[in-house]
Amino acid sequence: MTAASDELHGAAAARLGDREQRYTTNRRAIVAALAAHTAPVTLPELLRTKPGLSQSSTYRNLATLEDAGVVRRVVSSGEHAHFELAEDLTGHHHHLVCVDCGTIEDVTLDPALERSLDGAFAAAAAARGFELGGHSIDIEGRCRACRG
Amino acid sequence: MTAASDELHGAAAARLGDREQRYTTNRRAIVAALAAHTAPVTLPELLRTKPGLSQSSTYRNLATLEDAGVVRRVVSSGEHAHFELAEDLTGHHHHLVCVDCGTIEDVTLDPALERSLDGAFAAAAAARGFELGGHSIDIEGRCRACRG
DNA sequence: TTGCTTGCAAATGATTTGCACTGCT
DNA sequence: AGCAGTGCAAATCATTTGCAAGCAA
Repeated sequence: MTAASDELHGAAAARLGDREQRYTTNRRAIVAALAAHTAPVTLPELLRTKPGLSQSSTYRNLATLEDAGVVRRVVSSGEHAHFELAEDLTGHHHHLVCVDCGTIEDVTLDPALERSLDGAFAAAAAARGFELGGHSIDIEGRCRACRG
Repeated sequence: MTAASDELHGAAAARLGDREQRYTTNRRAIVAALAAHTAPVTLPELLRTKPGLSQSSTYRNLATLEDAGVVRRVVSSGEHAHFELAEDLTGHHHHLVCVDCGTIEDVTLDPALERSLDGAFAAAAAARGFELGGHSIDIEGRCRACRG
């Protein structure tokens, strides 16, 4: 196990601990599987990656981890939800989504551009009485495989 | 009926006609209801707005209209999908989403900023072998009502 | 007549939950 | 002992689909 993964598991354990919840073997396996991917993962993919996990408990653990701020649920147009580690554990990024097959890849934008966006978003939110939170960008396209 | 709405219904009829489908009363009612809102609408809201529409037919009509490029399905974290008119009928915009109640409002960004984004997205897509399509941005926050 | 539409009822399928059991602490 | 976590099976619920009847070209 690398230092980076020590840090990740430590953070996950701490966030669960704050809520009187345990960092069990199954939860650790889920976090490890999410960390091993560079893109959001569906539940079936997760179960395939870590055989032995039960479907219902994995759904429950993902919900628990989401509540604790370790995992983020990514909604997509496909049939399954996708899951990834929370942004503050992996860094701010966005998604490149294939409109044909639903594949998702992570993308990072130039920090200067992100700053411009934050400014524009703050203005838009303020104008409507919203308290600004984060933002997420989906870039839509067709992946190499689907372009044929 | 205004000139703008004539144009809208004409475009909808044309796109359905291209696919050998009819612009029926029900479909016209759906399009009119979507046009009457400035934000994406859920199916229950649609049925409330236009009593008499049946649930299954409305789902089917929304799918038909989506295929024809008249309607766009907006996925959200809530329990219902949201629907809005296709972008080329209403203009390019993004969404301000309340993380507590799921309310969505439309937002437009400065055209210069959109151009910067397009450039960055084109580069990101090209680097990964994607053919670039559109993009959608969700600005997350808490609406006035949920801030209490 | 031909075939798109419609509405009802029934099916589908991802996600959630009830419950009894296991295992930390 | 006490309570969080687990897995199985059953329930939930938005959305989809089969089917028979209605309607437009």
